[in-house]
Amino acid sequence: MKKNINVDIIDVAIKAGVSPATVSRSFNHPNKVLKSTQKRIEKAILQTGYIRNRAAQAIQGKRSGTVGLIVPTLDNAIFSNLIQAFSVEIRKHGFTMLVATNGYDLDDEYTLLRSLLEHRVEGVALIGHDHSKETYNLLNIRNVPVVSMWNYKEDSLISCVGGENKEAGIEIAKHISSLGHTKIAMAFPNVEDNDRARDRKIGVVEYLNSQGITIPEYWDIKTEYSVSDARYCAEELFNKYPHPTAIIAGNDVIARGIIYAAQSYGMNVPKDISITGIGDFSSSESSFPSITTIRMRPNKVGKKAASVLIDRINGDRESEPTRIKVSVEIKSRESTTHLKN
Amino acid sequence: MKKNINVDIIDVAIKAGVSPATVSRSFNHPNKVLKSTQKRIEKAILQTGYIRNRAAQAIQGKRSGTVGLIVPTLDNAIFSNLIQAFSVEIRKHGFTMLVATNGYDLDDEYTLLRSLLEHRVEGVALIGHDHSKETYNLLNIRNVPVVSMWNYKEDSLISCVGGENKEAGIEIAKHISSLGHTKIAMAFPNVEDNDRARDRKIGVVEYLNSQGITIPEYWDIKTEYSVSDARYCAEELFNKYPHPTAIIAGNDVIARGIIYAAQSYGMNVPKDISITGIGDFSSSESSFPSITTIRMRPNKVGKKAASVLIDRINGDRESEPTRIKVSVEIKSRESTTHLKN
DNA sequence: AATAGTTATGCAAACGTTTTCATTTCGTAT
DNA sequence: ATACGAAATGAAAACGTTTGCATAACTATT
Repeated sequence: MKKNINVDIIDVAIKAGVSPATVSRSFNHPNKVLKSTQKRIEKAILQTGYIRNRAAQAIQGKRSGTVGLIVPTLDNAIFSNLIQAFSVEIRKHGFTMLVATNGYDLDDEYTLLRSLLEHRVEGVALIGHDHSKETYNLLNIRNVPVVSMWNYKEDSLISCVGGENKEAGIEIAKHISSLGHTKIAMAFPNVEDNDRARDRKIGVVEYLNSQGITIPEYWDIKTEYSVSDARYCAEELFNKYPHPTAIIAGNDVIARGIIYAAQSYGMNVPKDISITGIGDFSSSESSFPSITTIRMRPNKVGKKAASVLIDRINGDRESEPTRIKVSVEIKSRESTTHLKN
Repeated sequence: MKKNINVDIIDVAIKAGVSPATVSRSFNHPNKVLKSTQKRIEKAILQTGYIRNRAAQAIQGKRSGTVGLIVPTLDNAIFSNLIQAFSVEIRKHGFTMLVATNGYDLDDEYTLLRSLLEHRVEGVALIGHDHSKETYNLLNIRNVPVVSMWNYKEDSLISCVGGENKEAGIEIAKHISSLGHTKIAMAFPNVEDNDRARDRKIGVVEYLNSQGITIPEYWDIKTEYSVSDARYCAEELFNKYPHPTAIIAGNDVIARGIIYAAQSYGMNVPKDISITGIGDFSSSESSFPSITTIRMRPNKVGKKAASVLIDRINGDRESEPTRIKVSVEIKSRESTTHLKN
């Protein structure tokens, strides 16, 4: 009796003694069908093992019940909280999530977007604001409900929800500066294709400059986004150049790498050197020493972004982009302390 | 000119001066249509901005071009490498991935599976072997191509790809034992609903027993899956009970928490105490001290699982489950050393 | 009891493809 | 030149729903 694969709405209708239209209505407009009829239909569904066919529903041009998510990579702690929160919220509204990863390749992102649209997703979520012209164009032409997650941008082309990375940079610089540090190094990943890192770095530099602090070239570390490379790069600095009293890292992963470098170099963090991250991963709080960082509230961002997207799907798609700024907050922990004199 | 939303295959056909059937064939059986005709069709697609409708394709009952993935949670480093590898591989074969998270709730998993089937996914990937009766039943009745990722099980009901967790437990116990340790503690998460942790623990205990080593109750730590709780639990142990010379943790996250506890307690790892993990997260290698652990090869598992699933989708679904054991390997690093006498 | 207004249901025409079968076109061997 | 098989294309019938319109069954009003 393996052959219930092909039961359709008609079989259910017959079993329940109603027309297919009524069965359909009992799914999509339950209030339009008599309670007693619904009961009979439900019973028939159970008996036949019917599973409705969303493809046949989607073909009507209305609802597909899916939204798409394009993300650079999944195996990155930065995005996982965000995605999880987004996923949970989107599901509460009955959507299923189509996920695609583009490995930071913007051309690939465009291809993926097309692929998602082939599946007639009702909306799309992206990360950040660096997208290709073709991507923006396609979104615009087809008038796709869309939201960009992660960072706020006041003049974004599409709706967005996120913290302001420049603000994050300013806040962390303010913190370090207020602790009396002036000999400050930075460690950031490549900022070319990465507007998040870029804005953070700008915030740090601008604030420090406003305080009369400049960062020499040899204290401006460029590192990969990985604990190991950050560790390596920091060791290079410790070996070759004068030591700063504080290092501002572009994110918590890099900060952790630098802390390991300092520790294996025999320094005490924070007594000998203060080190900060940005982003607040779950592990940053309980590590030793715990990392002073900026919380970007990924859960809040993911959840809010889901709401914005769903509003766009259900409501007016023509209006101005919705832009929601989620405030950042400093988390002062063990990895920083006052400059000793 | 925002209205190319409704261009369909017929519009393209007209533009290209062929029948819709030919356009369809140029997508699905390109070898059955003349090169020159294909060119004209491609041109027409570009001109009209056509994006094919997979829902309409899926309704034929053949291909939907999607596979489903149900995972306990996305914001967990354990799964992210695996999922990423799976995602990349699945995409190479032209599939898009529908992802759903069940938060370790097996009833919810069943609901999600139904939802994925509504979308007519061609196959499904799950994590581990703990699934509800209803889930297994539904998979069986509808004859859904399915693969379980993460851990190998020789008598699994469905195809699976993964390492053997018991073997992992044995290997790590062997390593610690070979270093001369006999005063050994364990720290595992709750093993009730978690077959991975359960098997690892069994492996550890059995091997140690075979060496004449038993672990007293107060050295059998039960901890949450989090750095912070592991740290807390380890500190409890250090405070209240005699100190072991080695601690075997159920995974790298817990190991890290214990290392922090030892460090903040003033102990040197590994001189005063050896600590091991299982699972090898990317951060375990570059942390300080780096963690001795067992590699479960998530990338290999994810990739292999994708292949197995695709084979099942394309091939015979009736045959015995495919079961692939991915070997585990010990990664001896800084967090363990010989027992000093 | 007759009428108007509601509400629940059924009928049948979409929705945008794919695919079988039939037809046309082409190349090649006679 | 003719006939034959192969290759390319077209016509039309599915695929499983949803929904506008029509109808039937109630309720409430007089």
